[in-house]
Amino acid sequence: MQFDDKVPIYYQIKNYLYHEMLTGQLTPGAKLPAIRQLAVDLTVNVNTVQRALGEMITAGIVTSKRGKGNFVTTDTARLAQLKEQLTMEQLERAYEQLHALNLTDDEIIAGLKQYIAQRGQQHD
Amino acid sequence: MQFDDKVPIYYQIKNYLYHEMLTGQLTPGAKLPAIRQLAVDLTVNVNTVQRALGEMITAGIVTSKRGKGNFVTTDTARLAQLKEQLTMEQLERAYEQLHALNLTDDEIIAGLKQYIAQRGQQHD
DNA sequence: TATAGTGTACTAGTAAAATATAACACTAGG
DNA sequence: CCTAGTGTTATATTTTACTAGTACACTATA
Repeated sequence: MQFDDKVPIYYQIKNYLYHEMLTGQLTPGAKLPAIRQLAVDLTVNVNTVQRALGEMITAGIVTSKRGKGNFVTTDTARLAQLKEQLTMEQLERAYEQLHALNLTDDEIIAGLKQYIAQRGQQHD
Repeated sequence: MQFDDKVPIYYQIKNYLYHEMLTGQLTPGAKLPAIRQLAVDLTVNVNTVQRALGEMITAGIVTSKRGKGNFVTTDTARLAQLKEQLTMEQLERAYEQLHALNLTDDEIIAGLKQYIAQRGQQHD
C-alpha cells in the first residue's frame, strides 16, 4: 500500500479498511486479517495498525474478540451510516476546497463532470 | 486561522495564500504581508511561514526580494495555470475518494448536486 | 550614517507519529 | 497440558513537523 505522507498512516489505514467494508471486500461479520498480518501486508508496525483499529472499535464498526480476531460489525445500519458519513465528509471537503479556489457552484459541478468524462476516456 | 491537525501547517498556509491570490485578495505583483507579520496573524512560527513561502518561491508563484518583501508573481499565465492545477488535484482526489466508497460516476455527481442544494438552504 | 523594516539562516528543543521489541492474555485444537 | 494463533499492553528509540530564539544580510529613508 502506498501512503500519502501528508496525513498520518494510521488514519489512512482506517480509511483503507473502511473502503474494504464498503466495497464488499469485507462483509458484515467477516473476520479482518490478523493484526500482525495486516502489519506485514501494509509494511507498517503492529502498533500503528492497532491504533487504526482502536478508533474503529470505538466507533462501533469493528468488534474485537481476544484470541479470535477482529470482526466487521453485523450492524448493517451502522455500516450504511458510516458510508453516508464518509461520503458527506468527502463532498464537504471537496466543495470547500474548490469553492476556495473561487469556483462557483455551477463551475464545480461542470468541472467534475468534465473530469469524469475525460477520465472515462483514459481509464478502466 | 484554524488548522486541520491531520495535515502539516506549512501546507495549509500555502493553500491559504494560494487561495488569497486566486480570489483577488492578493493581486499579481502585490506585496505579501511581512513574514513576521504573517507569523503573528496565523499564530505560527516564522520558520513555518518561511517553509510555506519557500515552496511557493520554488514553484514560481512568489518572488522574494531581500529587504523589500515577498511579492505575488506578475505572470498571470502562471497564476492561471496554478488555479487549473489545484482544481484538477482537488477534483481528482475527491473523485477517487468517493469512487473508493463504492459510488458510481452518476452517484458522485448526484451526490455533489444534492450537497450543494442542501448547503444553499443553510449557508451564505 | 543610523535605524527600522524586511528576508534568510542556523541551532536547539518539544511533541506526535511511527518503529522496534517484547511481554502478557485469551482461544482453539491436538 | 501444550502449542499456535490471536488481541493487548508497555517501553524505548527514531523521525519529522513545529517552535523558540538568535544572528545575519539587504533596502529604504531620515
